Amino acid sequence: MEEAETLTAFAALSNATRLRILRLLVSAGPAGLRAGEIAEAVGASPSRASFHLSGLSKARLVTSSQTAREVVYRADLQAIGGMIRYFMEDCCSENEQIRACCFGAKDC
Amino acid sequence: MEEAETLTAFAALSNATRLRILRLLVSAGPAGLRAGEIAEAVGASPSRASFHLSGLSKARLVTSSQTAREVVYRADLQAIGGMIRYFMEDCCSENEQIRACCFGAKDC
DNA sequence: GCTCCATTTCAAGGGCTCTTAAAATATCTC
DNA sequence: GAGATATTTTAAGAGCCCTTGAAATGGAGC
Repeated sequence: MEEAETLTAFAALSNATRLRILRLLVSAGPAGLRAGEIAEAVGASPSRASFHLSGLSKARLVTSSQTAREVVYRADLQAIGGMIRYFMEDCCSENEQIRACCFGAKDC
Repeated sequence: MEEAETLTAFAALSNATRLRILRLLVSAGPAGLRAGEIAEAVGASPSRASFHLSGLSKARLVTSSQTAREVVYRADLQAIGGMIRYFMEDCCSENEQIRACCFGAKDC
C-alpha cells in the first residue's frame, strides 16, 4: 500500500457510518452481509448505506459480490491490515511505543 | 480513546500535508520541531502549515509548547498508539489476520 | 408481461475543508 | 522605540462530502 491509498483509506474511516459498517463486516466474517442487512444494522437508509459502501469499496477496504439481485459485502482484511502496516512502517518509523499498542500494552 | 476521537484522528490523517507532518514529527523524536521548520520541510506556507498543525493538535495527535515566539510541535505517541489500539480492538475485533500486520507478516 | 424486491444512481441543498494572501499578535534585536 | 522575525488568525473562494428522497436499474416470481 502506498501513501495515496492510505490517505483514501483514512478518509473512508473518518465517517461514523462507514466505521460502523466496517466494524460490522469484520465481525460478520467471511460470509459477509447483504447491503440491506448492513443498512438496517447501522440504521441508515438503503441509499445512504449504498453511498458509504461505495466509499469503502473505492478505498478497497471492502469487497462485494453480486448474486442475482443481492449484493454481498465483505471486509477486506488484507487491505485493512496493509493500511495499518503502511502507517506503522512508513509513518511511524516502526516506533516501539506505538507498535506496543498492537500487543495490548497497558499504557496506550 | 473512543469512537468520536478516533473519527477525528482518522480525518486528520486523511490529508497529505498532515500525514507528512506527522511522519516528520515521529521521526524527529522527543525534541520536536518548530513550526517554521515543519512548514519548510513539508513544502507548505507558514499559514498552511499552521492550519494543518492546528488540525493535528485538535485531533490530539501532536502536542505543542510555546517558548517565547517559537512554537515547538511533537508527535503524541501515546495518542497515535491509542488510536491504532482502539481501531484494532473495537473495530477489528482483535482479528488475527489484521493483527499479524503489526508484526510484519509477509502476506499483508 | 407485469409486478415486487434489492440496490444503485441522481439531483438538490447545506455544510465542511483546503488553499491563498493579507492582517494581526507577540517577541527579539538593535 | 523601530524594525525584523515567528506564528497565528482571518477572510474569501473553490470544491468536495453528506444527507435526503425520488427515480432508475435489473433480477425473481406469478
